[in-house]
Amino acid sequence: MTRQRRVILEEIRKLDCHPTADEVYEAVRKRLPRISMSTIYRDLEALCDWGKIQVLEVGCSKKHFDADTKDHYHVRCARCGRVENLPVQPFSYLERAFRDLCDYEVIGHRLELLGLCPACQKAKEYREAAEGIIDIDEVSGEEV
Amino acid sequence: MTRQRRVILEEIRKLDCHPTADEVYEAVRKRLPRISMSTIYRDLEALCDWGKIQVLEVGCSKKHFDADTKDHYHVRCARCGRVENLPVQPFSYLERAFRDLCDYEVIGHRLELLGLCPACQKAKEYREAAEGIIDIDEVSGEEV
DNA sequence: CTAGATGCAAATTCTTTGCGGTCAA
DNA sequence: TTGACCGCAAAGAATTTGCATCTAG
Repeated sequence: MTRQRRVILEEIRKLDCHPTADEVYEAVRKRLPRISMSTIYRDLEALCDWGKIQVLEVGCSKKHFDADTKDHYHVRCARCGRVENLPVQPFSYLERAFRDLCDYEVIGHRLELLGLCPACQKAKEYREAAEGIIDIDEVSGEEV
Repeated sequence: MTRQRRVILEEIRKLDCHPTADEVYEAVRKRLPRISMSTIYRDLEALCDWGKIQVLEVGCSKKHFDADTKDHYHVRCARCGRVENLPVQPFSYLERAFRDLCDYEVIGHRLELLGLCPACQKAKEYREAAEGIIDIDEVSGEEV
């Protein structure tokens, strides 16, 4: 456990928002200004191997990292990409239910809710209100 | 609907295995040898926009494409990455269940089973048998 | 002292974009 | 005829790798 790995782990725990590799980089860089992106990636992988963190492959673009290694579900905001935990135990019956419905040997499952976080709900309400009086193209700058 | 789009759609339907962009490319190239990767990507996007196909963001690396646009679940092989359909209607109660458990406005969910496809189950059995007589490193050339 | 970790730069992989030429309505 | 589409090449974004150097044990 080197200095950079310790700092990386601490920052992921502190951020608690399921950061991506570059969000970790930005946070760690404040404490270790000379750290490089490759160290971030290599250490994130090492921390995964040691079971200190886990990777979330939400959506398909960037990987998110989670200091909570217990099995749990997530909600993802469809607009800003924010990821948060859902406070329930995973439903193991889902795996049992599918065991007889396919010829795969089922070894796990992943459930992800998709939604709008509170901030983006507000933004949406604002946009809908604005569309009533302004031309839509004027305000629909953001993508979903 | 141009020639290349028609061929792309036909090949995705024919493949029926949730191909990735480059698998589509390889298949289409047999019929349209001069087609380019950018056309593949652009036409895949257009076909999505028109609701002719849908994208699956399984795991986190490549996108897979599916000619079946009805909402449905998938199993993914943890070893070879193969993706197949699961023959059930999505469980809408999952979204209702989580509505009160988080402050997100829930707009959808994604459930993905993880397992070993029949071919990889066989490979695994073979490997386990082999490990009894050969040094593990000799046979564990494949990655999960 | 030495194996393993780091920083830097360059390479990979997947996907997107700019642009001049082409095709179908 | 003309706007949408195509192929090619180059650009981007995320991640990985090669290598010389450094550092913790």
